[in-house]
Amino acid sequence: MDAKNKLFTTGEFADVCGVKKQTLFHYDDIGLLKPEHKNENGYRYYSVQQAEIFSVIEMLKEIGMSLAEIKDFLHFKTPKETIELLTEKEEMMQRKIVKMQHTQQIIQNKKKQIEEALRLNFDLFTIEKMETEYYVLSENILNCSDKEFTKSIMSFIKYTKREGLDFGYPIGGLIRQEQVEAGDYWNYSHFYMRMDQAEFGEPFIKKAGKYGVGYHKGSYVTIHKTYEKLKTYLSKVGYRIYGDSFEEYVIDEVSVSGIDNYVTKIMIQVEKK
Amino acid sequence: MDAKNKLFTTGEFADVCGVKKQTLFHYDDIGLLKPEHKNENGYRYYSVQQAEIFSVIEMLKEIGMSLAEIKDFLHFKTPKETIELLTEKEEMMQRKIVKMQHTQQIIQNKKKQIEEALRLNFDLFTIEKMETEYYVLSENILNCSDKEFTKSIMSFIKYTKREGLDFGYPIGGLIRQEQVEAGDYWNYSHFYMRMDQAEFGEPFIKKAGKYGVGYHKGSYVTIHKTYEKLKTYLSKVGYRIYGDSFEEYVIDEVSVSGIDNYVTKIMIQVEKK
DNA sequence: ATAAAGTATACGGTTACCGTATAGTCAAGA
DNA sequence: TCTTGACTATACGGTAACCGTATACTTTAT
Repeated sequence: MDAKNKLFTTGEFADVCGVKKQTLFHYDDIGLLKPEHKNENGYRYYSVQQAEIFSVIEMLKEIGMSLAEIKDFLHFKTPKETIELLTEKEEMMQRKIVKMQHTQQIIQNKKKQIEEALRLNFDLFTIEKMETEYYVLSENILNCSDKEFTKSIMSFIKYTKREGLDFGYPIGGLIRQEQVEAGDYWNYSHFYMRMDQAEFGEPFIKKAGKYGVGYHKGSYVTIHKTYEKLKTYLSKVGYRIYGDSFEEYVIDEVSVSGIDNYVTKIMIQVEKK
Repeated sequence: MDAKNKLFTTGEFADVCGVKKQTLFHYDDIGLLKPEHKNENGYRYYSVQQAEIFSVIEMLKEIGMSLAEIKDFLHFKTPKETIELLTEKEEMMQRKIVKMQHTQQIIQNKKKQIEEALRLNFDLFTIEKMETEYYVLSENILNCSDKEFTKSIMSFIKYTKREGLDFGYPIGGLIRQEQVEAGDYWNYSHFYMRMDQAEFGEPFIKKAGKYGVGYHKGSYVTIHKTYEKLKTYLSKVGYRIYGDSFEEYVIDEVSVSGIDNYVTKIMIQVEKK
């Protein structure tokens, strides 16, 4: 298909390719795609085949190559090299697709969280039946120093990102039953992050069962008050603490602005007295 | 999880987020992500929650929002708006994923084409049994003028792109049996593009059967010689033309450079005399 | 022949950063 | 307490892949 050597003007070619003329000027300037012919007045004329070359350029761009790389590739290629490059890029795209699907998952989880938060009454304490949940845990940080604390949370965040374990759930804090009972509410034993399935190694399991649930509004420094109120509530309705406490933000900077609007959800496993 | 209001320095925070400090400076400059605290010497300190905000920013970036848009979004949001935006972006990502999968398909086809070209002997004429293939056809361009020709090929290319029918196959040219028999080798009746399945509307079907296959090397202006040789070959082996001619580039600018290396494949359906 | 439509060059601007230079600051050990 | 090395800040310039606009020239259609 040479098609009578029919040539397109810059405007026509830009239209066919779905880009601005500027883009073609640019590609000409950098030597990526020079028109098949240039007349004595500098007018550019492109061939049908060049439209196919343009598609290839677009494709290579889409898979993340710079124009310079594409230029090199189009100039110094053997069929073998071409196949190698295409194979490599095909794999790259697969990884990119998987990453995007992961991001979709995260978006869905964020949406669920926000929707849940909208339905809640933050002023109520309740006893709730909860399903089993799976968590990734950080290293032990009980009684650790500020410096260790910082190091731990850093490596925990990096770890979850590296291993693709971040599904858009907030970082949670686990407080041991002993600490809660002793009123030592700022002494976390682990950070945790929820996973969608038990798809990873040996997840920590938050057991199904009854949980006392309360919400703390505003800054963290006054959380002890909410804990005390929750304890009072639990005795009143005839329950006692029967496990560790799980804390996580349900509303944070992502959904609202200002620390006074933060809401921390507290969940403690309980049993009937 | 307020985590004792523990704060990260710029370097630590950059490490956690997996970016350069420069990026954080930039985000501070444009007001996208200001550190939770700045001391009297201008030192920046970031909180754990801001790491989560950073993830959200990264995500929104990945789905194609500019930093300015992200900033607006993070500042003027209600939960409802957030959900709407996330829903919209989720759909956008889905479309992007589909497009990337389409591109993967194209890459695979290009690879197949190149591999096939490597196996071929371009100097041989052959009779080959071919399977049914499905094509999209352009409008009729028999006996059309240069201007009409240009218009047709433009709208055909745009059409295939718009409808997602471009699977990385070259544009082909269909020449009617009458033209071939009359030696009118430059008078195409249609452009065509191969499709992988008969997945679209009413595809044109290239029938399964025996085809005389030849390759023309170099510029199109001498293709009549190859046609004549092919005709001679056909009579010699006892076949006669029994259908239209299909022409397409098997090697073009994408795989090699220089018009002299172009190879056009000619396929004409034949029958035993 | 003339006007409308198209084309070319040039220059500046944009986004989301990266690099480097220079200068100030912090934190740990001697 | 002082010093040293690691870290931090600002500033300025540069990059890629274009987009917009101004000005001047060509082509083509009537």
